[in-house]
Order: sequence, then structure tokens, then C-alpha cells
Amino acid sequence: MTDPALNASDNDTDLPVVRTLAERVFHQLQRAIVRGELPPGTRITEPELSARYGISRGPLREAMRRLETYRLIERVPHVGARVVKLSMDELLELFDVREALESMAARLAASHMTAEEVAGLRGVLAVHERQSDLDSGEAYYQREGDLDFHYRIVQGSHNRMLMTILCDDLYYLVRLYRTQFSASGARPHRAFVEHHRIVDAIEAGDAELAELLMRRHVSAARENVAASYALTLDGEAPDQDNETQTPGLSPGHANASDDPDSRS
Amino acid sequence: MTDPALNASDNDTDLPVVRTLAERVFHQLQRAIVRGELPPGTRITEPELSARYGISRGPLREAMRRLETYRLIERVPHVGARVVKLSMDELLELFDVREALESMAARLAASHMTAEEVAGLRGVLAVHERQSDLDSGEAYYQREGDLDFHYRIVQGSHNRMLMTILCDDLYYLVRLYRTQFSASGARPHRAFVEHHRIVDAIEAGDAELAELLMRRHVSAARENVAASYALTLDGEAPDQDNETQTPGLSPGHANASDDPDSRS
DNA sequence: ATGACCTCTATTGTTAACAATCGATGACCG
DNA sequence: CGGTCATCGATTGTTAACAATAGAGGTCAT
Repeated sequence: MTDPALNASDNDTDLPVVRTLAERVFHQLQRAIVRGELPPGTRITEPELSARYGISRGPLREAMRRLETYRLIERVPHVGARVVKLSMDELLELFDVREALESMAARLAASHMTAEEVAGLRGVLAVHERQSDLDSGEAYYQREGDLDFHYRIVQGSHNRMLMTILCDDLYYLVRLYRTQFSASGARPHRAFVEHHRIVDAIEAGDAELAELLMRRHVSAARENVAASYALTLDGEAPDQDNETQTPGLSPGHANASDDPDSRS
Repeated sequence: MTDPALNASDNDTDLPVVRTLAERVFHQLQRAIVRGELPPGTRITEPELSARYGISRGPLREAMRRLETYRLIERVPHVGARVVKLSMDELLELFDVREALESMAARLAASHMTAEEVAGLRGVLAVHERQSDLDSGEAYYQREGDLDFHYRIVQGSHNRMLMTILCDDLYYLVRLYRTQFSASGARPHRAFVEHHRIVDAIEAGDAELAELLMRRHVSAARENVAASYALTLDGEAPDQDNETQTPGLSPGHANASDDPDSRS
């Protein structure tokens, strides 16, 4: 659980912990997709990738099978695989799922988090504010930092199944969405306040409140994204996109302008 | 999404829809594990299975990789794989996740379900009551019918991501748990009532109420399982189980006696 | 010129053989 | 007699070759 490669700084050579080729290439592909190095909709062809990564097709196929179940690539038997292309509908669905799971995580965290974990959480918040002060060139790190916040709460739930679903499955989709829609945006003042209140509730052991606040936090992010998307939809040819080109939302659409919660 | 093999009557030969060997053996293994034909903790050895199913190790390994990400088997590199053995802790974790996701599903279902879907849901409930009357020899079908109820609500949410997580991932674990703990039990009168109230709320379009009721429904099931587990713990050597034998809960422990919600 | 059909190539699905790692059995030594 | 170490067997990881499918492109007939 909780992929170590995430918090680690970018070392191109994967950790020696990875004992098998299939595992290594899985992480490499996962990172390449999430970073946008493999653009959404890209056709994934086995001979090419096996050549690129210097492995045979056996381990590669196993890695692709994992990526498939994690919904990072889509496969059609006897045809091929392509990098997933998130539509706005799917993004909103993702928010609903996050709202359900993360509010539960916050509730459990309020009950189960240790003092050290709360302290660590406060530390993350402090870093955020410092970043928010000097700002604003390094949006990348900020985004990762934001996920750090959510990561720690999920881990604070001490529910391993929750951790697996959120950290191993969904958060990679969240990161993918952020690169696909280039939703870097501006600094989220309101999100900071909400983060603080959530931590307050957790520290106080107020499970109900923590849950409610997290729920609102994610819900607000969802509404914000939906609203800014509706804006971009004005005066556009309602092109019903088909297979090959045009994502459900063409890249650069929902640039969550200056509203905080786009990064929840 | 929503594996067709579930609702279909037990046809041993998989549907011709399955176009590839890896896919076929995946479903076969999945069913074998969920049914208990491969008991929890069983060592899975590739040469044996490839002989059993008459395929080579290539497709078999791809199927195992899928089973691994679905948490139905556990693999250790260079060592081997075994059928997952659910502990009571993990079972309770599963209930927390279900509570979060299914309450969200109920909320969305109240908003998005069509009249036909609601009618189908009522039909499932009617079948349950008929079954409940004559009863009680066929507990198996009842259990599946119960899952049918939850299935339909999840599908009524019209959230494909939710459907994937619950129907493709978690519900197989639920079924696995039921066979592992032989939690067939008696007829759940209270659960029936709760089911009806949930459908009432959905039909009325009352999202808030539907969510609340589903949440209580799952939560009650969780508490019930936890309670009956605590009972079995009285006067037992607190054997700290290790690797090979003794599951987190020895089989036959939490036989959810006569309480309804154990099967919600 | 356009449409259907056929061939042909590239890619996927599958198999069998090879290499590397782990656990166990047994020998050797204290 | 017990413990440690080395060898052996079996299983997993990996590779390369073979088979089958789908799509692209061209040809032919209308």
C-alpha cells in the first residue's frame, strides 16, 4: 500500500526494492502516464514498449494487466491498448467516490489517528502556507503537497482497505486528471482554511465534524470543477467526440481559474 | 463492469463472449475462490493450475495478476501465491468501505434511478419475501439475492466508477467472506424491512434519507458481525495465529446466528 | 468513381524452453 | 546431540518463437 515511489524524489532508476521486471516496468509506465509523458489516448503497442524498456513482452503484458485494472489504460482483446482519456463525466464520478471515501477516512482518522500523525499533518499544512507565501512558480510541488494532505488523513484512518483503494487506485487517477486538464491553477486560500478546520476536528477527536468538513471540502471541489467546465461550454460547437481524437473535454478546458477547491 | 457471470445461472462453460484464455481462466479462478473450491490460504502453484486448466503459464500469470489486484490472491515475488485469507479486522474494514460507498450509491440512486429500475428493485424484494416464506433450505440463493439488491442500487447510481469498485472489486470479497465464515445464517427479517424502507426513499427521490438508511443498514450489519465475533472470543486461548494455519478467525466462528443484518 | 471483397501485414494471443531465485533436505562441525 | 552451512529440487521469472486475429490497403466488378 501507499506506493513509496510517490513521496520519493524523482529517481529515474526505480528503487532496488522492486524485485521483478514486470513490477519495475509497471511503475515506470504508471509514472509516465500520470505525468503525461504518455498522452491520453496514446496507442500502446507491445513491441514498441518492450523495445523501449528493454524487456520482452511477457513481463510487459503483466504490467499492462495491472495498469488495466487500475484504469490507467484501456484494452480491447486482439486490438490493442491505449492510455485512458478521462471525460468530464468520469471526473465528476471520481469526485463522488472521493467524497464518500475521504469523508469516511476523515471520520476514522478522528478516532484512530495518533498524536504523531496529527503533528505530521500539521507539518504538512505549515509547509503549504510557507509555499503559499512565496509562491507561485512551483505549482507542481504544491499539487503534490495537497495530495500529501489527503494521503496522511487516509493513512490516519488505519483502514488498510481504504488506503489501498484511495492511495493505490484513485489518487493516480486524480493525478492523471490534473495533468490531463492542466488544472494547476492558482493558490487555494479557501482550501487552506478548510484543511485547517479538518485537522482541528481530527485533533479534537470529533469524528462527525471531521467527516462533515471533509465531505463539504470534496463536494465544493466537485462543484467548482463542474461550474468552470460549464463556463467553457458556452458558445462551443457541441462536437460529439468520437474514438480517435477529441477527449471528452479538450485539454485546457477546465482550467480551474482562481478558485481554491479545484485541487481539494 | 458488473460481471455477467454473476446473475447468470451456473454454466460451467464460460460464455463465448470471453475471447481470450487469460480472461476465461481468470473468471474460472475467481469463481473457484469465491465459492470456496480453493480454500483460503491454499497455495497456488503455476504448473499445477496450468495443467488443471489446460493452458500454458503465460495466460495463467496474467489471470493471476488480475486476481492479485482484486485482492483475491496474495503473491510474493519468487515465492508464490496463495488464496487470500480474510481476517476479522479486514472484514470490519470492508464494512466501513461499503458503508461509505453504498450510502453514496443510495443517494445517487434516489436521484438518478429510472422507473424501470425501481420496479426491478421492487421485484427483487418480492422474490426475497417469497423465499423468506417457504425457506429455509436454500440459503445460498438467498445470499445471492441479497447481493442482487445491493447490486441494483449501485447500478441505479449511474456512476460507472462506483459500479466498478463495488461490483467488480468489493462484492467478490463479500462473497468470499460469506463462504469463508460460512455466514449463511437465518432469515433476516429486519434486513427485509430496512431494504423496503431504502427502496421507499429511493422511489420518493429522497436522496438524503436513502443515504442515511443505507448507511445505517450497512453499519448495523457491521456491528452485528463484530458483536457475534466478540461472543465467540469468550473463553478462547488468544492464539496469535501465524502464517501457515489458523486464519485470523478460525472457520465457523462468526456464524451470524439469527441476526438479520449479518448478510446485508 | 464507388463499393465490396480479398489479401497481406502488423500486432496480439499463446506456447514451450531457458535462467534465476527460494526453500528444504541432508551433511558436516562444534 | 544440536546447529550451521551447502547442495538440490522445484517453482517462479524471463525470453523467444509460433499461431491467430483484426485492420489497412489494394484490386476488381459494377
